[in-house]
This record gives sequence, C-alpha cells and structure tokens, in this order.
Amino acid sequence: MIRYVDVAFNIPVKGAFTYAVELPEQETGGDTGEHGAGAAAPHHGAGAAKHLQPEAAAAEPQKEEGTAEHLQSEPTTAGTDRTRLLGYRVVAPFGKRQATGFVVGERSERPAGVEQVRELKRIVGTAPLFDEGYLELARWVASMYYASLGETLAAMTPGGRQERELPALGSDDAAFEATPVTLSAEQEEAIARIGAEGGGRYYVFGITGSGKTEVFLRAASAVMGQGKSVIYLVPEIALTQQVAETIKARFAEAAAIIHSRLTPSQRLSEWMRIKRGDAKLVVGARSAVFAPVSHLGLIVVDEEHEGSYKSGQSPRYHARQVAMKRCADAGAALVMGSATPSVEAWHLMSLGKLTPIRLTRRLAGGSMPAMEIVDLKEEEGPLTETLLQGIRETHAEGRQSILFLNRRGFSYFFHCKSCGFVMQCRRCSVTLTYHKARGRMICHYCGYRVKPVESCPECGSVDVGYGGFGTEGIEDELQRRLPEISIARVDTDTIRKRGSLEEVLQSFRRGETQLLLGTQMVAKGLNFPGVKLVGLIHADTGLLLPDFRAAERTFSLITQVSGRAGRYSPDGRVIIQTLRPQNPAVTLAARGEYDAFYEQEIRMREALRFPPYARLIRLVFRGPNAGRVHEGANSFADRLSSELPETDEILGPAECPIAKISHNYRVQLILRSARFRETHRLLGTALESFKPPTRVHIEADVDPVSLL
DNA sequence: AGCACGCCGACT
DNA sequence: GTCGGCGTGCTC
Repeated sequence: MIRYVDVAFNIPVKGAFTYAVELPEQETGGDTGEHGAGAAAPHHGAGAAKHLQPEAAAAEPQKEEGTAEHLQSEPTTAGTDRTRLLGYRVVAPFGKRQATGFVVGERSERPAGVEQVRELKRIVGTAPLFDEGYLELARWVASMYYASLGETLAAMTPGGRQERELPALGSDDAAFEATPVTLSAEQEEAIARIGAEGGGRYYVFGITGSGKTEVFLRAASAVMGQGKSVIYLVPEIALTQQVAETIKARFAEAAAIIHSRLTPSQRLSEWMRIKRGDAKLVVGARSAVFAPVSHLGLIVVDEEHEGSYKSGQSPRYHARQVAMKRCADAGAALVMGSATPSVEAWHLMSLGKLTPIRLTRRLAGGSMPAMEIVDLKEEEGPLTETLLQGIRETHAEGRQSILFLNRRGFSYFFHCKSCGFVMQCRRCSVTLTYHKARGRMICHYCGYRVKPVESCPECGSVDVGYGGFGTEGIEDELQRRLPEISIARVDTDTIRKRGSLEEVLQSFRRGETQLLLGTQMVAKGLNFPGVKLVGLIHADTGLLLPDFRAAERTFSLITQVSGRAGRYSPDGRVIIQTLRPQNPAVTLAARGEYDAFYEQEIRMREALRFPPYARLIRLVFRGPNAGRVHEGANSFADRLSSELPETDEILGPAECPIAKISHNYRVQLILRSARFRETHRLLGTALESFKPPTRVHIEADVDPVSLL
C-alpha cells in the first residue's frame, strides 16, 4: 500500500515536503525490506519489545555507534505498528543528500500540484515520537517564535535513533534524605495554597535557604498522587545536582531526570518512558518543558528569573512562556519560584495575575549576611585591602570564602575612571558602546551616535576612556598575595572536562580548598556550610552593558551571590565591590530592599516603554555582504513602518553590538509594541512575503532576554 | 582552454 | 542548512 507523508526538515525553510512510502498490507511478520542487514543485529530483529531489555544494552556497551549503524540500515520492521506514520522521525532524500525530518501529516492520495514524489529512505524507531496534540504545541511554538516546524520539532524531541537504557543508579548518597524533612509553618501554608484547587499560577517568592525546593516537591507529590504528571524545570541541571539527587532518592523510577550528560540514545529512552506514562515526574533544563507527558498537572519553574530559560537559537523560545501555554491548555497548575523574581513576574504579581506566596525565614538557622559596599574608585585594582583582609580573617577562623567575578569585560564601555560615570543613550537609557574604529559612541537600540567626551560631564575629570580589570590574572594575583590559601577556580574553561566541576566542588565542600573563585555559575544554587565570606570583585559589570535589564541583573546577581554566605550560620559576610556605590541596583540589593528596587525599576520600565509595559521583537539581519545586509534591514524597516500600527516603534536599523560574527555582518531592528498580538501577526505576514536580498538571513527573537 | 572561486537558488 | 550549477576572471 502506497501512502504519502508530509515531512518537515530541520532547516529554516518553512513548509513540509511530501514523500511516498510503501507500507505492508498487514502485520504479517514478514520483512518488507531488501537490505538484509537485520541479521547483523541479532538482538534487534523482533522489534520493539526487545529494545528495552537491559541485556541488549549491556551486551555491547562500547559499540553504541556501530550498533546504531546496523539498526539504521534495518528497514521497516515487522511487529511494529507503522500503519500510522505521524510523529515518526524519518530519513528522506533531500536534494543530493539524506536528511532527517518529522512526519507531520499523512495522506493516501498523491498531493495535487506536486509532480515528483520521492520515496522515504527509512523510518527511525519503533514508535512515533509524538501525536497530533503534541504537534499542535509544536505549531504554536513555531509560529510564536517565527521558526520552521522542522527546526522546532528538532529542538523539542530527542535526537537518538535507538533507545538505550540508562546505567543503574549510582550508590545512593546518604546525604540526600529520601524521607522529607519537617516543614515550617510557612511551607505548610504554601503547599496547602498550591494544592487548594487544580490549576492556578503561583509564585513562591522566598529568600535563599527558605525551603522553596521542598514546597515544590510536596506539590509535585500531591499532583502525582492524583495520577497526573509533573514537569520540574531547573536552570542548569549540572548545578542543581542537589535537587536532582533528592528527587532521585525520593521518587526513584517515577522520575526522569534529563541532564546534559545523557547521550541521544538515553534521551530517547527517557522520552519513551515519559510518553508511556512510566515516568510521571520530569526534571530538566529548558527543553524539558517539551516532555511528552500526558495528563499534565503541574509545571514548576525553579529560579524563574534565570536567563537560561530562553533558548539561544531558533526557535528562540522561553521555557517559562511555553510552560504557561502548556499549563493553560491542560488546566494544569504553574508554580514558579525565585529569591529574585524577574521584573515581569513581579509585575504580574502586582496585577494579581500571579499569586505570590512568600517564604521569609531561613531554615537551617542561618540569617541574612552583613553586606558591605566597597567603592572601587577609591582603591588600587580589583583586589582591595578590605577584601583581602576579609579572606584572611575568614581563613583564620577556619572557614571558607567564595569570590565572584564577572567574565564579561567592559573594555568596550567608555567610562570615567574617576567617578564611574558611563555615557547613556538619551532615548533608550542603555549604555552607549564605544566603537574604536569609528571613534563614536553608539546606541545599539536606536542607532543614536555621539563623539566620545574628552572630559567627564559629571565630575570634569579628563581620566576617561575604555578599559578595565582583566579577569585573567586575578587568580595569579590572589595566589601571590594570599600564598597560604589554596584556591579552586570554576569557570567555563575549568569545567569543560566531564566531572571536573563536581571534583572542584567536592574538594571545596570537604574543605580541601579554602577559596572558591568563579564566574556566574558559583552564584547559583550551590550551598556550602563552611562558607562565611562572599566577595563580588566587580558587582556592577552588568550595569555597564547596553541592556535595559542591566539593573535587574545586577540586583539579582548581588542578591543570589549573597545567598551563598552564612546560609547555615548567623555571621555571614558579603563584600560588594563596585564603581558605582550609589546605584540603586547596588544599594537596594545590599540592604535587601526588594520592594523598593522592583518598584523603582518598574517605574523606569514604564517611563522608557520597556517590558513589561511593551514587548520587544528583535530582528537580526545577517550575511557576508555588509551592503546587502543593510539594504535588507532598511527595506524591511520601511515596509514595517507602513504596515505596523502607528503606536509600534521600530528602533534602528542599528549595527548589532557584535557587528560581525564569523564573516557575517549583523544589523538589528527592534520592534516595540504595546499590542503584541497584532504586531506579532503583522510581522508574521511581513516575514512570509518579504524576500531578503540574497545571502541575507533574518532571525527573529521574540521577547529577547539579551540584546547583545 | 582550463580551472578556481563566489554567487545563487532548489531541495517533495 | 547544504549542495551543485554556472558565470566571471585569472593563468598556462
């Protein structure tokens, strides 16, 4: 029987391609294929059931790739229901090559208007990856983020071809108690409120160490008790090892933990386990929001403010937004939480669209640390005497310190070295970026440009320019000045190797090293009882970035990093070094004045028409020919200005802050809209019909998190 | 004439 | 995305 299937490929091209496929008339157990390679994979021949036997995986543990090859050349297998092909991954001839894609439609007639229909090369797997309902979600994601259906499905589904079981659980770490601890009154109340009725949107807003995780786990448990499934999102699984271990210990086989170390085959295996309903709790980073659960009852978004929930490539989805969509569709509850909510979340809470639940007490007997601000302008270099003295004292007490330094340099940012003044755009209020080649300060939101000043408009100093602390060398400098202290360094370079992060952290936890020096990642979720002092070497690096979220990020960073100090003791200490000791993001974070910070930030956003008072869509035009890239951006901007409502603003075209990446020139356009739905729809039609100059690509980023 | 490279558009 | 076709222009 000849059938026709619509296949969406993992390419930017929209629309599906139709292929023919010959299906067996019935499940006769006969082999319809002609390759005869099946004999080479003896444990595979009988189809689905055998795949899951552990012996199969154990038999050839080293030969995963080779085994996969055999299975790929295995033609349509008998004993598998492939009369319906929707949701299968397939391999098809595409031009001169083979490409994998997804079956997104089926038909029995050859489609009209298509002259040549080629035949599918192969059907991957023994069961479909998704069903119609799931495809609907994919269509929503693709259209919301202006991506093709094929690349969207590729981002949503696991890449493995053959299921492969996960190794047995490692030796159970007794440190992670399987039995829940006693709850505080606040926690009890929080759980009761979340469980009070099905659905709803909640925000657990609690200081670090106040027991959010336990609230989430109890809520998950309750939902699972009703036979429903739970998705538990964390920013980066490697750094939430503690949460993962606790969940493993408490939920065992009912949980699927999707982490970055899983191979594609293992991911597929977990995917199928979830799809069958064997795993009712899915824990994972961003992409776990696409877990194929049935009867969704709850999605937890832990550390909601985290930027890693936003995908960096097409489809540039925000897991929080997808979570809202899935919960709304399924009537499931959404529970988010953080010590530092995003400004958007805060706004939703103040509008009553998100129910706040506050946790105010630290559980482990700790209290909030003492916070000190050190003015870097008064000091020589990044390692100030206050900081060094603090480390020495802490060490003398036999306790530990964490030093945080922001990787992002600010050498692009022209500033006054005397008072810390930074030039900002009058209109956008973001930092102007210094372009050395042009000798101009440029706003990357609107394109505004000025000559750099010769002297500081604030204090008159002529000591202005670009340049700052290099991050390299801080470790050496520390080593030199504090030779008695052993230092552990954690950054993207040192953790590249598998397992090395855990090693470094373990040795710190055991007290073998006394000082942990790291980037962003030490700010998040790591808890070490021995830590007394936390130092931020340059707390306001983020403030110098040309980004309207700069203040929010700085506030969050200071607060989160501070949470690492004195978590288990009453005498924690935080030293915040800054060039701008008067900046509200710094001072309000230091004083723990959340409400004041959010209120002033919200007012600023309203005045400047930034989210949440407007929504942004960023369009990046890129290509090897600068002229054509500009031409494309200009003509599209012209078109939009005639088609979009008057109230929408089109900022730019302006060169991207990183104007050229690997031979590609980049120009951006930022749309600002107060009526998002309409703008989104109109932009969709405009993008569909616009034919950019050759070699010019347009990337759309809806609700961009960073404009860099 | 022969070839290298860059540009372009098709891919079911 | 990736591939091949083909035109321009350079070299033997």
